Amino acid sequence: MSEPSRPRPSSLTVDYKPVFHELARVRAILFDAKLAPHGITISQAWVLTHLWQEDGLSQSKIAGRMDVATVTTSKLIDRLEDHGFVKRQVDPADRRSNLVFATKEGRALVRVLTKIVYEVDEVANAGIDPSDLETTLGVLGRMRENLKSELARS
Amino acid sequence: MSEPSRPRPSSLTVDYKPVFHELARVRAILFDAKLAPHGITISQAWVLTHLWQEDGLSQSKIAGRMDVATVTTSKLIDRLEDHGFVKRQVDPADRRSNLVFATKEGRALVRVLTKIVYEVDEVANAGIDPSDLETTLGVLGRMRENLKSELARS
DNA sequence: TGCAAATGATAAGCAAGCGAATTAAGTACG
DNA sequence: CGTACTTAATTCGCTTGCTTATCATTTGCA
Repeated sequence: MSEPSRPRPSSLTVDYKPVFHELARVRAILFDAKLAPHGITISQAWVLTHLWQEDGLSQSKIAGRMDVATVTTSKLIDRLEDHGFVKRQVDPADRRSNLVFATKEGRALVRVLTKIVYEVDEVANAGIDPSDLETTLGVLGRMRENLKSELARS
Repeated sequence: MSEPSRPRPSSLTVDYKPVFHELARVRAILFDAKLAPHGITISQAWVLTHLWQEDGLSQSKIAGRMDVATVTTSKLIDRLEDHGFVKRQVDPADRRSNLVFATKEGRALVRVLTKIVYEVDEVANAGIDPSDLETTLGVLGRMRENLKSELARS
């Protein structure tokens, strides 16, 4: 059990450390360092990208697109609003709901984010064969779907 | 710039969502659900695996192996100790330092964790070609090293 | 119509990260 | 020897995530 003759590849195969977790953490640290001068964090920035795709989304629609609990977006939007990157507006058609609009400053940050994503990826992808990279991104997408279906099942 | 004729593969290639981040989050949710009956979280459990490899590590050595800040391990060990999975003991050779030892209960949990890692991986890896999986794990390891060197540089 | 159930947002409280500041203990050097 | 620096751990305060509970509104159905 501890030394199978031919171990299935698993997330432990790398070096008995949580690669997925560590990778996400290291990426977040780098992103936040690069975004700090702009007064925003990476999670807040992702909210802006959704508004860039479709402005005036409700908070719960944003939560749905980010696959995060509505309470999480609530606080993200608080901070974005504090810094003037978005504005809440009560939905006239449903007064429980807030529509969220990116301000001009908020929209400008999306361009910054895109640039930073490429910067970070450039560092991360150094020395990696492009076709292996493509394979990897496909695999990661599939894993995410596999795990999300499992969660939905319970 | 926004529509290059042949975009470099990047973390945005998947679907303009933070795959690395989402994958880590979804995995953590599944792990924590499976570990909850044992009274432990996935981050706490990783501490135990390091003690399993070498018992009696100091808190800062644990932090070093986990690549997290010492303050993080401090709190993880608080909770592990509260639940009786580890014991702190002042280092007789350096009274600033705490040596951390896994209890019998703590050691037992490492076996549980290993089983759960395989369970989660089985879900995550469904329908993925084994050789693609191997490629992916190699790529992720390389990315992690690339990013960690970048962080060390600053 | 009227009341129950569902939905959108928030509040409170917890875990896991971080950085900065603090305290205690070791180390090194003039 | 003593002062200055380093190191180990903790405390404080922050962000992001979660769950659970609450409040207001809307919807659905008898």
